[in-house]
Amino acid sequence: MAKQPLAGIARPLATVDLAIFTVTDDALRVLLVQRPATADEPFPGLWALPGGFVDTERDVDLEHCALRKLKEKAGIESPYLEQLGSWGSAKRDPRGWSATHAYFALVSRGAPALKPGGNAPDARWFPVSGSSVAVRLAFDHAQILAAAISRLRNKVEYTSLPAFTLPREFTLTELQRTYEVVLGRALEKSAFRTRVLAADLVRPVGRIRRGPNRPAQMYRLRNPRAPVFFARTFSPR
Amino acid sequence: MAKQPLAGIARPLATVDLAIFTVTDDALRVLLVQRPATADEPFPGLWALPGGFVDTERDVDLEHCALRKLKEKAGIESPYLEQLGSWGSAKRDPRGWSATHAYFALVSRGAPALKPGGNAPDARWFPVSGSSVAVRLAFDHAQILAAAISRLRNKVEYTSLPAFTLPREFTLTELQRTYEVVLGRALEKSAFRTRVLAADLVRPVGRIRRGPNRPAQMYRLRNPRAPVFFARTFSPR
DNA sequence: TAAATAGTGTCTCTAAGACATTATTTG
DNA sequence: CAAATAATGTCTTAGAGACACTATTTA
Repeated sequence: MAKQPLAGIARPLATVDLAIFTVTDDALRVLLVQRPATADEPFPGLWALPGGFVDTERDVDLEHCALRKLKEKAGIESPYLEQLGSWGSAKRDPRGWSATHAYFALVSRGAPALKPGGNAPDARWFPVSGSSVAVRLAFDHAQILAAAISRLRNKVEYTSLPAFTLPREFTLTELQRTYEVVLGRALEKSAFRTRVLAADLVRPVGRIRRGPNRPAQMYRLRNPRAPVFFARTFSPR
Repeated sequence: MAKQPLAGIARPLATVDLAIFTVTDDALRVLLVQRPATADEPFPGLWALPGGFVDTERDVDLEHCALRKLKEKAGIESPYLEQLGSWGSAKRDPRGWSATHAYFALVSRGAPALKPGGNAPDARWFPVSGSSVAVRLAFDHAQILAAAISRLRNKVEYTSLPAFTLPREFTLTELQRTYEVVLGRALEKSAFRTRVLAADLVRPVGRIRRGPNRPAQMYRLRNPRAPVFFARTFSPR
């Protein structure tokens, strides 16, 4: 390159953070990691969204960086991943002007247990209540988490997102229960089934789930990659 | 602070870019600026989304930066503004690893004419066709613009976003026309009016628009700040 | 009066909501 | 048989689509 026209440009710190959700035991949960307790780190000991600095040597792009952190911090390989947005300001990190690129992931509860090894010595699933969790979060992560929860609740009204928190095979009752947990309200069974089947969201698999009652048909997602969009929300609120 | 734990962290360049839309003359248009033709700048002479580097001295946060650029480059004061997302990679800027925070704005066609002065010697409204414009764009701006158009078209199906491109007072026919331009398809008049009035989106103002035909009632947005969300999309596609 | 656009009414159809009913298993 | 959950059916209602019709101005 000719000269160095960017010498005077101050560059903010750049990070990627992840809001990783799942549904277990009738609760929406988010994965948090505990920050190191050493005093030279900001917010020592506080819980935070998993994430970290963009590595300009290893990461070809932001999504790549998000996938890398998902794997490193949570041992998760192929989730539903979408970008949530970015937050940047002079004040959010005591080390200086910083901007974080936030991602939003949904993982199956049957997914690999957390590897407590590696960079995340302590990672835990926290139940979501309202638009936050019960612990105080580092940085502006409470705000980012609130935005992630809001995005999730909104999209659940008209997409198949909750299906991504289920194992590969599931019953319609389980799917409905997952929707209800995320939405925080009951849905009408018959309307739910009609909608799901009409949208061609799932396809029945030969197997049957047995129990002390009438057995249930098991289903798989017709397209395990892309979400389905409905033309209406669940209830006209 | 104790020491300098971030000395080894390479920081990407940070920019903010804007996709500013309006509707004029029955066309959806986006504001583009021409890059300087000097050879030491990347993509000399090409058209690009207005934007530029985050100024860590002046910008307290990203939204502030976006509003500043909106004012500097387009002379626009109070538009509808939402974040679109961020794009970052090693390759998008020849000057090195860079990340841009993209915003999405809707402005009134009656809004202040473009100030060709200042930082944007040449700024022009380009009609959108399909998911792009007729000229080649700098950086990865074609991709960002496509995402912005897609977001707009999607949201128009179930929100009041098009209303933000109208002057303060407008008729229902004008509002419908704006929807049709953005969506690229005709809407049914009676259903459109029922929906808009049922959603309490607008409130009639005393005035009447006259012409060589039956005069039309004029309306204003009930809340000129926040968009309204409908429970259904316009047509079940 | 015709032309032009504003605004309303009617009829049908789709899908959601409420709720009852039937179906199929185990113990 | 009862208990339990799966799955379907019926009736009502809200709102979109299609399309015809009425209303109010100017020229």
